[in-house]
Amino acid sequence: MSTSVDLAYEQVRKMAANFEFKPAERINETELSKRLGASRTPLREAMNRLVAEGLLVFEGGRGFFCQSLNPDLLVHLYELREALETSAVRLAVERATGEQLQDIERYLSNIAPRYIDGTPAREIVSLDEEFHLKIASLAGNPELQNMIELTYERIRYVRWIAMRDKIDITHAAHQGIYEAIKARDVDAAIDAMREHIRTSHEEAIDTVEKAYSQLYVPRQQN
Amino acid sequence: MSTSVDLAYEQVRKMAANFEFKPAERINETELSKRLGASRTPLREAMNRLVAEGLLVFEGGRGFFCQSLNPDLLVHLYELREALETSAVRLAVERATGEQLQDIERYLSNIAPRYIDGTPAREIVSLDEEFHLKIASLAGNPELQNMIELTYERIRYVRWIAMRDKIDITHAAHQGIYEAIKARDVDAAIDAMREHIRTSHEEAIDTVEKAYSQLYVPRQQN
DNA sequence: GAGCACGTGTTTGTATGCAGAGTGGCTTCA
DNA sequence: TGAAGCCACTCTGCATACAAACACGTGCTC
Repeated sequence: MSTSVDLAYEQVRKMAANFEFKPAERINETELSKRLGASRTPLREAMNRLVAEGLLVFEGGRGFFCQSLNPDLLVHLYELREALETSAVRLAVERATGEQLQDIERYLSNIAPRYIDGTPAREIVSLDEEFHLKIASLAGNPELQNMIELTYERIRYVRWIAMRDKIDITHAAHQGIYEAIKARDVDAAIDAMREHIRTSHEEAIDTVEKAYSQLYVPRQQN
Repeated sequence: MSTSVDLAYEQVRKMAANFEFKPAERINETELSKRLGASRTPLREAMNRLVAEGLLVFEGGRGFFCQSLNPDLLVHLYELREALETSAVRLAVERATGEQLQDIERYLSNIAPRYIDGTPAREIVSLDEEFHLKIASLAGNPELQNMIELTYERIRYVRWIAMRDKIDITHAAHQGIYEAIKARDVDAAIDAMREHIRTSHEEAIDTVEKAYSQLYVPRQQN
């Protein structure tokens, strides 16, 4: 069964992850509830879940805001991602079945043709996420997987901007991670994953810092 | 400013973390709202946050339930804890200032006398958490710290039961972790933290498995 | 001209009411 | 006697209403 709360949750979550709110923008509950075709009660319940997940911020007496991504937060989220994903890859090496590995291999060769210039950044990011979530699922730990997914949603919009010209490099990195897991080489797999995330991290930081200095400085609350 | 939602959130969070709901028990909103002196609307908003944090479970059409801790979930949460805390300790080695380290040292010697037989398990668990959160705060990453705290809350009740006779061992392990951080030895610090968590993990699993086989099997929903 | 006070319109915070789904017990029938 | 269906009661899901807090613009004062 899908309730009004679930529906609102999914929609607002998508809106937040797809950056349809301006950073640090106050979200008008009445207007949004009208747009979603529900009343404020279920909408607020949904938004409270998103606060706990870090996609929105709540300020008593003022309402809900889009969480703005400053460089510090981005560093923290990438560190979190590294913590979670290196552990996931460690567990994946231990637990992945041959069948699961074959599935990954098929997936990688299926999507290889998409990794060419001209593919939109959003699609590349989405493919990248898909690969990482597949690896995460090999770890056999739904809690870990869930946190990884959440962290992705919080950095996704930066990656849309950052993911340029890096297309073939990403694909090569994924291949490397996969090979290491297949070889059951824990250290190599962890190193490959860490290196891959750090590269992505640096690009993202670059992007945000450029955005901060050149374009637009979101207003900080608190 | 502290709203009704915040108040309800804090109280229900405490109740959940302190195991005042039976595992997998349905929570009666009307009754609980009366008990907390608020109406159902803010209570439901608070409970939705706790769902996102994993302390409660929501089932459409039936309401909110206390999340029950089965052995699988416990394994997953301990793996998560290991992922988060080994990374935290890595960052702590890099970033901790001398002043912060002195603070930890003072803390450790201040609480040393409490680590004796006869101290209630709940207090020992609380001291243990406090130490780990202090280490986590040295990492200088609020997102990481927040996830560590959340993970603690979800396993706390098992630790109350599991934490017996292990009192001096815990204290020794903490000393070891601290020494390694102070010596800026990343590998030693990570190993010490990992070993410490795994010991705790095994005890917790033991406890839950015993509880499952002997005492009480919470009803699984789903 | 700058800053403060006031008032109005807007938005949030929470209580409440009602419809409908869920639950459990009772009856009835095989 | 056991199981299935029905009925009544309870509880959730959501909309709405109202009060209180906030934001902003205007006018007054220094």
